[in-house]
Amino acid sequence: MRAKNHLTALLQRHLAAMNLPWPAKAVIEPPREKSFGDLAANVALLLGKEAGKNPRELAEALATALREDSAVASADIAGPGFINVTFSPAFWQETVTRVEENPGAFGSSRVGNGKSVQVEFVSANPTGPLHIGHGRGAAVGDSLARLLRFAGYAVHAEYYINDAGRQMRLLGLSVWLRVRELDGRDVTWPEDWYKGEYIIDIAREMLDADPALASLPDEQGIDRCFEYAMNSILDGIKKDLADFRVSHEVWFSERALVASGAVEKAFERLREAGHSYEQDGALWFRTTDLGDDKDRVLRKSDGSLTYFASDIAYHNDKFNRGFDQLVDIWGADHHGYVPRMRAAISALGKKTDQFDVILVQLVNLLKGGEQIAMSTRAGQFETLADVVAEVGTDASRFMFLSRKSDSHLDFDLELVKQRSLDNPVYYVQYAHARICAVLRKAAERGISLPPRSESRLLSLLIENAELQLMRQLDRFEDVVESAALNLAPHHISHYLMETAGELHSYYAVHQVLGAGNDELTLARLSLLRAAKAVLAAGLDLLGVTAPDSM
RNA sequence: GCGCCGGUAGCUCAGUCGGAUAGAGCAUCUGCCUUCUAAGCAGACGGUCGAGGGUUCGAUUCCUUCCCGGCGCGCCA
Repeated sequence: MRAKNHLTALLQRHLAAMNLPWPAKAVIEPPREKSFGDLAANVALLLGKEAGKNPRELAEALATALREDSAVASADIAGPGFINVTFSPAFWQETVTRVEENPGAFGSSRVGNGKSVQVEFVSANPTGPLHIGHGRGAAVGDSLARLLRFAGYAVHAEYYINDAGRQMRLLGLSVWLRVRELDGRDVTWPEDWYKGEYIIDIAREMLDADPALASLPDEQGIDRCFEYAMNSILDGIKKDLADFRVSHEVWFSERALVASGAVEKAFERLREAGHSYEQDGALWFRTTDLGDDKDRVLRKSDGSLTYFASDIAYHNDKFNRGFDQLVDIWGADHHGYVPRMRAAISALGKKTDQFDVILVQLVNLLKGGEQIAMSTRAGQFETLADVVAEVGTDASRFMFLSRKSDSHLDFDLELVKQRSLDNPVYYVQYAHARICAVLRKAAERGISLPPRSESRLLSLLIENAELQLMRQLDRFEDVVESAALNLAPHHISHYLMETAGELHSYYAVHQVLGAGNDELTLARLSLLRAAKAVLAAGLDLLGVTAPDSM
């Protein structure tokens, strides 16, 4: 990042001195491929036509100017429009110093500029325990929240509880029927009901507490069961999420929202803006005017609300609470819902770019290559809690966050359990643990490492592997920023893999404690400490622990 | 039928607001532990970036037409 900023500033200055505009296209980044060796940075400028100059002459002139900068070690023309730039070792060594200035905050950014963002995720109906698919959404949402905070946004994480709809009544009914069944009565099962074992558990719990329960009239019984079951399941969800290191600031109840009259208020807004109309006894929202492919019902002809209706009110409420930006994380099977929600956002008078949806693809749960089916209603699924118990929070989270969210993910329990590179979380954690081991040994030998390193010592870090590692650490800020702007936490896991790779390469070739020179040992310890800080910060963004030993 | 998301090495996937010779891990093969953690390192092998056409100095990336896979198209949530 510093490298990038430094180069950008240099180029801007030189171009201005030559009375030329900043080019329409400028790429300044470390070369992506290792095949380009240890180049520090790569500059591609598309100058020429618009500048009215001979591109080659211009590149030559810029390269010459760049060479005059004290931080630049070399600047060479590497093809049409390309200048390869390497920085001096001293330039990279300062990266260590910059990490030391504030180890926990290195890499954090102010791009967010304090903008308030609400991230809504998981929001699973409390009709059953969370399964593995919810786990992916939870990991993505929680990590995104951490990432955005780190990038300077004011983030608010929220869980929307759909406790008002038909599914919830069905839950109450399912428990109620189980209660009656357990009490030895004849029961007729409806078509759609929750068949999971957990329903029986809840029913038994209720019956144990109140043996007279089963003789209540249906209406009352269902209400009691619904209330109890929902709270019980919600408690379970909260516990599962806590174990998965996921936190929400607010658990927002749909029922409370509806009771507050917010839905009617939202309707009024739509009506005033001319977006709604009555037809066939129902209230419609003309979403087709706003990019949807058909109009949507808000209030059904039987007088009840659609899910969409309260969702509009909910999003309206979010904006009313003052958030500048909303990010919703949904299962990819809800993608058809996006256009109508966008329509609602603009009908509420907001810009559609104030609303982002991250679609999280389904998780293919496998065990040794064989697929495991999941269905809440049929009662057969692998719960998040089971998976976490089996493979651990770290491994699961890293797996979920190692792929971009809109692509399918094979989650093989056997593979994730393995401590191999099929499961890269260990590769990264191992790098951290290795550094800790060296730092520990150093302390045992009485070596004391001052909190700030002198540049005189750092100047001893001139090995290629050292410069590459420092360059990699320098990139962290840039990665955080682009991951935040693209709402893509998986960039962090890839960055961590690369960083761990650089560390392992360095570690294998160069001795730290056995460097044979006390000053060199100190300098290398400083570098390792900086790398440790970056690894720990990156892992924390993923919600994965950074162990001191493994 | 319409729409959304995918198709990149044998496998699992990065990279995609146009940039150099398309990367990583796994698998296979070859080396490396008397030295700070071998859960590691170094190297080899492996590609018509689904297919065709277009846009331009340049396309895995943008446009277009197909093919394949997943999902969605309720007065369900």
